[in-house]
Amino acid sequence: MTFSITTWNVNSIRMRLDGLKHLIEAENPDVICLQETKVQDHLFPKDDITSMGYPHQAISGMKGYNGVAILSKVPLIDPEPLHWCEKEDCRHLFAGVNAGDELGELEVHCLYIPAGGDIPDPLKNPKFAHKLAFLDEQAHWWAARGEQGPERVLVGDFNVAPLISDVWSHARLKNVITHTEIEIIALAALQKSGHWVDAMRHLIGEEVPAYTWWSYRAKDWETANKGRRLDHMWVSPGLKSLLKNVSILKEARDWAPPSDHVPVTLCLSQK
DNA sequence: ATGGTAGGTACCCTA
Repeated sequence: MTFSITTWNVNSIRMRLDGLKHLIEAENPDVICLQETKVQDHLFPKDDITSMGYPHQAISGMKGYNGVAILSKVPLIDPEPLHWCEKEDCRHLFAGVNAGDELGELEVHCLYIPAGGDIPDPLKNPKFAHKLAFLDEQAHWWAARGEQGPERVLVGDFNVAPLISDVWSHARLKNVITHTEIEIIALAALQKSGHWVDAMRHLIGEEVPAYTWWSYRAKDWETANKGRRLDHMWVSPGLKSLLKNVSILKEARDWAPPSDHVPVTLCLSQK
């Protein structure tokens, strides 16, 4: 018995309904976490997604920007949006889900961390300051929350590529937002605060290049392969021994029309 | 060093 969960930054759910169908055909996950849905809740395409086999939907959206959603084959328990840095910007949603008799109830968190703009200096760039404050606030929240409660999964577009193997060129990107030292340190503090295990790296290994995002601006994204691992799947320590497989659906980058992020699917199992 | 593309929105923002 396995439980599988996908994370995908769709860059507009309304532009990605065909892609969502392809994802479901390819991976058939139990739960799907979406970021950058870019739609208000009353316009969310819930009927289309119900007919794809995901009638249980928790959504937290706004007009034009951001937006997160959790889609599930099985009921979602007490879904709750969270807001950070005194903004109402729809970047975090969590819900309980029954992952089967063996795994029991899991708490699934879908997260979209701010991108942070272009200038890698929080004093000159308020978007980067917001990103760092967001990471810091999250870290304090998880630390205060402690270890009680069910096992947890934290997935989404974290907009940070912490390892050398997470970027196409460490030298070229070390001063580029997503791979600067200050945000890598802030992400590490967040990881430590919740005792999170990086499930992708646990399964893939630390050294193997692994990317989940390729810019729209590259002419031939696959040949240039200037990718970054911006999307992450973290689990609480009790789930570490159940990590079975991770799949980065690279082919999704060629679906028409593509998101610049590809879906990542994690499988958990007792055996 | 620069500009390249995509999406939503409303003539510009964010990524």
